[in-house]
Amino acid sequence: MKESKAVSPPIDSRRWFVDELGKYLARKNLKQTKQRQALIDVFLGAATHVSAEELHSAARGAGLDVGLATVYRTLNLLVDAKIVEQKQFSEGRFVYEIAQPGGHHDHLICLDCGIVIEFANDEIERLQEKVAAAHKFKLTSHRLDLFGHCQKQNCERRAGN
Amino acid sequence: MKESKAVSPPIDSRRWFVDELGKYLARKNLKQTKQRQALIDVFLGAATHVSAEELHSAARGAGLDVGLATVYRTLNLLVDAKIVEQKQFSEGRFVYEIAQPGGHHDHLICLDCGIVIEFANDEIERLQEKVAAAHKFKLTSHRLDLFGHCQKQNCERRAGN
DNA sequence: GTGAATGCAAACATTTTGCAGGGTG
DNA sequence: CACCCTGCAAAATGTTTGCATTCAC
Repeated sequence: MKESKAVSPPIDSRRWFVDELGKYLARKNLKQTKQRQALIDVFLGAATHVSAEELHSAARGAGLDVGLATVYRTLNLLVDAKIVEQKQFSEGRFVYEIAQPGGHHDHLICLDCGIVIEFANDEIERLQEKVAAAHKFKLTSHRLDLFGHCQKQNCERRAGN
Repeated sequence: MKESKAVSPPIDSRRWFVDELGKYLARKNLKQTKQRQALIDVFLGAATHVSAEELHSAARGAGLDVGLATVYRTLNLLVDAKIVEQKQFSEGRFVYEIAQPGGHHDHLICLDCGIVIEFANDEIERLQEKVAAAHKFKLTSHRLDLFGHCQKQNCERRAGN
């Protein structure tokens, strides 16, 4: 149910996603199964950030009889394959998002309604590299989450988040 | 066991900590108990980032017979009082750090040895505000964690992390 | 047919909560 | 002496794992 914007939406990333997964499965001698295919379809059709539980009920709702364990196993597989990223905005549970072929982005999260806006800022990234270099670190990844309150009129209404 | 540096260490923050806690307890009509006092002493003497479990065994090791539930309750109280901050570097468990009276800082984490270096960068903070403003967000907090590999010779040895 | 994948339930790890008894202001 | 705090054990939560069965290649 959550919206997301400000970074190019994954319109043509479906092909990329399926290709990468195929390559990964082949490389690891793993198999293409009905459940994996279906979960991927559900995932691609779902919101930008989904939890395992949400993916599970979405799949069930779509008529697929899949176990929660399989959802977790599939998500972990996709993370291993580096085509999905595991995030944690609200404490206590992971959400997953489809990795963007090229770019990295960070998140701006509304504490009231839970909306997650993605953004990218090269200048910040550059400064991060500078900080890392100053401490003799080789940077491999980072996480930048900004928390605050959005100014939407319909905000705060969604108390569920 | 983890080291930490690059931001002024909490040398004189003990007074501040105790004062703030006293004020908070008074304001909320809460009580000063042996366990709270002792836990605070252990915390102040411990590493910069401790988990509830670590604090618990440290307390036990120091001869205090305290329950894990009380450790959690006390930590949550300190977080509510805003004199301790809850963080999450490695997934699955929280670590707690004593809030710095004045300043905020971010973290640089070595994926091999687990060392956490604290740093502050005003320029990055400023850019974050700019990003938030561009999306009409009122920023309340943020989280910036840089992950990478430190270049210490004794790194990677500590496989426990 | 071999090995991988699935579903279920049980196991796990971390944090929270209910309750009876003890302590603080 | 009212109310908070504690310890313990049980519950709650989110994720992983063991096992027997089914399925893909």
